[in-house]
Amino acid sequence: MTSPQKTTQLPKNYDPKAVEPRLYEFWERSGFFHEDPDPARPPFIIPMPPPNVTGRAHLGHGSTYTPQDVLTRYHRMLGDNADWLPGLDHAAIATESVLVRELAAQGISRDSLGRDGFIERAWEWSRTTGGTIDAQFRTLGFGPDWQRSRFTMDEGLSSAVRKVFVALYREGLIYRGKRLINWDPKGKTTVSDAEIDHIERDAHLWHVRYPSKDGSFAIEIATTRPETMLGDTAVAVHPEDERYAALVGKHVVLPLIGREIPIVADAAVERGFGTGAVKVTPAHDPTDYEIGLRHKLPMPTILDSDAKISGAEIAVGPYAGLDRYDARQRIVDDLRVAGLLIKEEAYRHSVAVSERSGEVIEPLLSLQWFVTMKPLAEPALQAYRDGRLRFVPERYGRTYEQWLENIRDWNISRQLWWGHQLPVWYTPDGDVVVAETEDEALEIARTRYNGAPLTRDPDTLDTWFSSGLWPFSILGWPEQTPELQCWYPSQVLITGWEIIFLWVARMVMLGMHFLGRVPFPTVFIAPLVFDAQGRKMSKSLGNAIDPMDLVERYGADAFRMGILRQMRLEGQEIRFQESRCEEARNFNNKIWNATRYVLSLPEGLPRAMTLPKDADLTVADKWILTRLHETIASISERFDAFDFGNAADAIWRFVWYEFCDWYVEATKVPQNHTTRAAVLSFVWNNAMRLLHPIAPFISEEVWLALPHDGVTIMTATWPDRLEVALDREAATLFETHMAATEQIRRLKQELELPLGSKPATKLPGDLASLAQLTAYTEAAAGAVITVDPKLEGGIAAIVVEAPATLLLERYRKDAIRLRSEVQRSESKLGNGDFIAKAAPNVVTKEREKLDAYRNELARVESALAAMGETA
RNA sequence: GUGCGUGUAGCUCAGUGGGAGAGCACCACCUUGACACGGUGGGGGUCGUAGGUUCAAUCCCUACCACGCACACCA
Repeated sequence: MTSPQKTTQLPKNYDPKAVEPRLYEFWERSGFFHEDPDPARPPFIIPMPPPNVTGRAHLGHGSTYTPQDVLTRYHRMLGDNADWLPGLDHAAIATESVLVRELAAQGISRDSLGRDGFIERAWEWSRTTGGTIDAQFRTLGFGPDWQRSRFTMDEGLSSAVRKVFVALYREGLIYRGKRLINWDPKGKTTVSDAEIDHIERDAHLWHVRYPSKDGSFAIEIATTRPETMLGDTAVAVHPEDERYAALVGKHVVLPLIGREIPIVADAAVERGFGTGAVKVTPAHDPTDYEIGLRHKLPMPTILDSDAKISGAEIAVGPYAGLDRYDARQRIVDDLRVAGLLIKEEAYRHSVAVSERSGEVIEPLLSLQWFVTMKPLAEPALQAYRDGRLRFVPERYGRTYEQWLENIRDWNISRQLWWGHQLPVWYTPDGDVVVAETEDEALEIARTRYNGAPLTRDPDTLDTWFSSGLWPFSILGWPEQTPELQCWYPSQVLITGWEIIFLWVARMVMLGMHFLGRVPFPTVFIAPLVFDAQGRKMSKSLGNAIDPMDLVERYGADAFRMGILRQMRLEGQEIRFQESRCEEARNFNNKIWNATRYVLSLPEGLPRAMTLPKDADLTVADKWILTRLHETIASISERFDAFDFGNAADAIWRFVWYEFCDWYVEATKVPQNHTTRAAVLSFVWNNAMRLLHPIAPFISEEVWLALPHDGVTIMTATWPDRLEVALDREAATLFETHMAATEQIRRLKQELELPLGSKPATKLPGDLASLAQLTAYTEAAAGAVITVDPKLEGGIAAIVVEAPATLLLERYRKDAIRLRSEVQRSESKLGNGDFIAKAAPNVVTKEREKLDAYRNELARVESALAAMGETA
């Protein structure tokens, strides 16, 4: 143990850089983060949302991962079988697009490398950059069980992916079909509905005339996408629209192309919008696709994978090969020349954009793989409705419910190379073979298709397919491992609301389908982090803050504390203020210096952490112990309720405003010397344990320097409030004295009384002796202060004897304030309805308040009268 | 369009059916046995607007305004 002599030499300022890396290394080397399944203890498992393998820490990790670390540390101290299971996600699209860009910078194209070469590069890249975020997490003090870290592309998880795919296929829940999908022309791949943003953009609405062949009539349509008219196969109007009723069933000629198309009636058309008539391009618009299905219309595709006009399926005139936007301009021009463009108006509407690439999504009819979602969604909905799955805050549950109720089939095939290749093979005749391994596929081909040669489907699976298995695949499923038996389901999942659909809902559906139980009973949705103006942090805006910079400036503890104190239970966002980290650094410095004080007591600290007998404790001792008791209860409750902001505030208040500002000061007066060493070290040791989940480093450093049991605070027991005596009566007495002291100090400064440190000699009974126990017994020279401790709520009446001129103004102000309070209170108590209808204790309290005000007013008025003032 | 959230001190945000709060910023004072990354005190708000319920509303209800978010097939 560190001796007081040595610790007095501690530097005045706490330096996290000298502490944090050393302690983290100690913890990891000692295996404190590691845990094995133990059925004898309650499990507390959090599956970490796997960050992208090539990702870097950002502030969002602060709000979503710090709580996971906090809860894991808290539950470990509670003695639970606590483990935080980390890992990395291969992040198919994100990784592949970044790698393609990097390669391009070196003059290498994806295709020139070939599939195997590209994948080899991707692996190499993952291995070299994949450690970055893990190292950053260590810097932040995050302590997951690194030995159990998994990667979505590692062999175990990949085989789980294949198993799930094959199982769902054989159950008929995975199918291949030609459907309208979302095509990202930049990323050259499909994306799922959940990966699309709708963004408002300025555009145009063009009115175009579609004439009949014989010129006897024409119909005018409105469109934002004239280029898709090349693929029109109908014009639709509302069935009850009288303007067009006579035209339904007739044909018009597609301008510029000359193809005849029918006019159909469909309820999807809004009569009030545009002209009430709409062109129908089934292969390139979701609504039109539905109309096309209902009317059995042809569905020619006119755009290729580059979003260029293609005449492969139908004649597209001179526009073949043009980019979609060039074609739009050309067609508008040509329509104008042909006299068929009636009107062009400015129009603002929302456009579907790929979340990842920002490219405008092109709806395309394409042969892809899908998961039938309805049968999977039903149990996931049921689990939410009957309470087996709950969200904190609750409102996110309704979001989840709404999405599952309207769920559509999930397009899972991607035209990427980096990912899990579909376990699907085709025979030359187009027969489909689905198998977990190539050997199995060949075996099927041999027995069922006469040994036909097989070609593997080149597509890979949506990243979220493998992450959807995360809560059980990381535990070794499908093997019945001890981990799976003890740790599934886990206890809580913590993430941001932006991936409730992409990830959370899918984990619930797949977990329930394959293991029969929800993967976690509780989902805590942490707030997202924005800048102080509420804008999203981004590189392009230049407002992004790198958490590593904050750690560099303030330390990891300060970063964690700074961000947690900005979290509110119902909040959906944090407007991040760096000043909060600075405050937290100051807080740590406060802790450091309080520790220097404790360690430098001349009498030294007791070797063991024991308290003096109750009878020997002073009022100040009883007060701080009572507050410790209450703070333990408060922090525990708040951690249990995911209320990290208030938990952090509670320890903050206790440490700074109660322990440092009042108790430490109280220990400086001689009357407190006999018990102070024991109480200071006991309370400070407990405070460090309460702080540890939030600020792991400084709490460990201080705890190790104090009397303690064990080798690390990480496995110390969570403070038990029942071991700390609660004496509310003594505490309230001390708090009354605190309030009185504050009033005395206020008077001293307001009245500009000369400073004096003479003890107040005329304090009545209890308070006189109590005042001896604090360092704040300062009475101003020449002033006599009396305090009435009997008043409710710590309100103390104070009479100061001082030069009359100084007092006069003060008393006048007091009299004004008190008269208004008395008046307010009297009118309230004079109201018969108030007496009759208000709760009795409220009335009693009001009477007591009135008495107190009257007494104080009487005192002030008699003082004024004595000075010759009349009321 | 539908749903959700938010509007309280200059800033960021707590909070409560019965006397408006914190931190930062600001002002003044203070080196007092740990801490100036400190201590003490102070100024500052018609609790978005308008109604309603209630003995009593910043808090509950309704409408409106402003901002944010999610969902949605108005081309």
